[in-house]
Amino acid sequence: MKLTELKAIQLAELFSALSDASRVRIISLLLDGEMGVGALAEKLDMTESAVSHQLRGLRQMRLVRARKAGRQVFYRLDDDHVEKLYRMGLEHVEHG
Amino acid sequence: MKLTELKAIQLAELFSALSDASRVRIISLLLDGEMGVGALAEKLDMTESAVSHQLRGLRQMRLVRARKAGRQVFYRLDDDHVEKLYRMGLEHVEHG
DNA sequence: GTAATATATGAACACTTGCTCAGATATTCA
DNA sequence: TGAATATCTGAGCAAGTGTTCATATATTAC
Repeated sequence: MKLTELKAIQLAELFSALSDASRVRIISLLLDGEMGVGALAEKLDMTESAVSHQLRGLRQMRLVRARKAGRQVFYRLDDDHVEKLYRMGLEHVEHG
Repeated sequence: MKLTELKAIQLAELFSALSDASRVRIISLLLDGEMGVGALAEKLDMTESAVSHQLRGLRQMRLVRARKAGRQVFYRLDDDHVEKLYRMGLEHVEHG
């Protein structure tokens, strides 16, 4: 079936959201449940600012969802599509 | 489960290969069967050089496979993982 | 109110990416 | 052989990306 230019761009944008090792590692951590920005930053050994910047991109692409609790913001995967995409990619990498 | 830094990079590289509208459109065309570089270039309204550059990246990521026939080179999707990734991405974009 | 904590944001800069252009390589045909 | 065709490749450059740093916002505790 034919792919419109708009859909092609949207698809590319979606995959772009997963096209960076930092973001992939964020997704990987969130597979185990929600996490705050600071905890993510510590696990990833990145500054909170860098993590926050990346989370923004993931949020805009609807890959993660934020929940505010006091002054903390907990992030989790938006839906199961994300996990499926991640796992399928991993299969390909691990040579499926 | 824990994701090594190497795997994170490999995953990011895989998704990077799909993170451009031109490449997504190439994949989309190849869903219907193999195609030569010239035919792809015409359908995509891109120069053959630009298409060839992109195919190189897709080849290196093992998303497409080349078959040489005379002076033509026919490309096709490497395996069904590629189509699955594409379709899953499309589902997400079309709001699944 | 002020101070401390958690996150978000904008600017700046090094690095990467995708294109064009020119030219190289490979194959077919006369 | 030489010309034509199909694809590939390297250099160059404009545009995009991910980080750091400084600062802003929001919430809690005092």
